[in-house]
Amino acid sequence: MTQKLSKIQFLFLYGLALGSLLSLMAWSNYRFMVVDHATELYLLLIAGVFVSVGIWVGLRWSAPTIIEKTVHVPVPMSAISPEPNEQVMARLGISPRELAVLVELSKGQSNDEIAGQLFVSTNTVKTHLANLYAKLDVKRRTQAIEKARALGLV
Amino acid sequence: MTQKLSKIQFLFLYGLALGSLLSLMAWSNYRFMVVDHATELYLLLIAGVFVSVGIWVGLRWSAPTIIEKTVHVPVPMSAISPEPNEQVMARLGISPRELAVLVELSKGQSNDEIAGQLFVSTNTVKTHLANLYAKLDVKRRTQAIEKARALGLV
DNA sequence: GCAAAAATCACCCAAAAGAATGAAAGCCGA
DNA sequence: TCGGCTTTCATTCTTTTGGGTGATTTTTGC
Repeated sequence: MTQKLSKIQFLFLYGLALGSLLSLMAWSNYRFMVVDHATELYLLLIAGVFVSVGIWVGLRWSAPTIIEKTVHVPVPMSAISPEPNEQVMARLGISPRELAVLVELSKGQSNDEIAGQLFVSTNTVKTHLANLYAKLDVKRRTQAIEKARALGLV
Repeated sequence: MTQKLSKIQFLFLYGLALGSLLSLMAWSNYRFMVVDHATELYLLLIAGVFVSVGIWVGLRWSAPTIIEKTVHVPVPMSAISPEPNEQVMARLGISPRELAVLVELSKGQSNDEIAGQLFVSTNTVKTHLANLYAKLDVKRRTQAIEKARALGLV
């Protein structure tokens, strides 16, 4: 994906393109008086576009459905983190979004996959990661995973 | 979801409305060759319905985010008896040298650092890693770390 | 309402990691 | 001793990560 368009530009072009394209389509039909089943196909296409947009919007701007699942894990007594998650986050200044990235990260996801999961661009993921590396005082993603585990963050 | 619309959200809906309005106007003109505002509004409504359906479908079919609430049950070390290391190694065909690389890997070491630790070249490390990825059935080093942990290899 | 923090995105460049292939040396059991 | 396995290393090429910088947008807390 070429990442040259800003969000505003994208939105403007989106509205413009959708409108003009479909207008052109209808105009050409009017011009040549084509009367056939193409109309139904157009309607189907339009419906498809709207449904797709709806799906995207729904996923993008809705809070995810959360299913809580309690897992009992036997661990050696020595390995129990003495500090609650939120305390660690506060102490290190890790934001919720950064934590989300960290969680996906420690699942072994690539930057692109994390971006897809969280509905942000790859660049944003990289920014979050860079900030995380600084806050966790590490240099690589693998070290970040290690540290996050050690701190009980994931 | 009764939050106040943010600027971006507003702009997006603006683009959506503009595009659909234009296209539907063109469409209705083609279809009926008349100017009929009631029809346009009606069609706009249909577009809205399609978008809503899309949103519904998106939310309905999206995989729910599963939050695992981990409860650590403290137990003495002796009570934990996973599959012995060597058994897992034999089952997956992991050689001793590969395991050594895997161990260093999960400490967050880079290829160069692992090479230094094990007194081999970086190329050798990369070969071991490639073999490990195949045997562990993963694609990235981060996933390899995950898998190794899950298997109790490290 | 406004300032601060958080979140988002872009672009460039450099470094690291990974994929594919070929190859050589040593060990070990049949 | 022969074939298979392990270990070692190289080369080329592509993809992924990471560093640094600057900017806008969005949320949040007072």
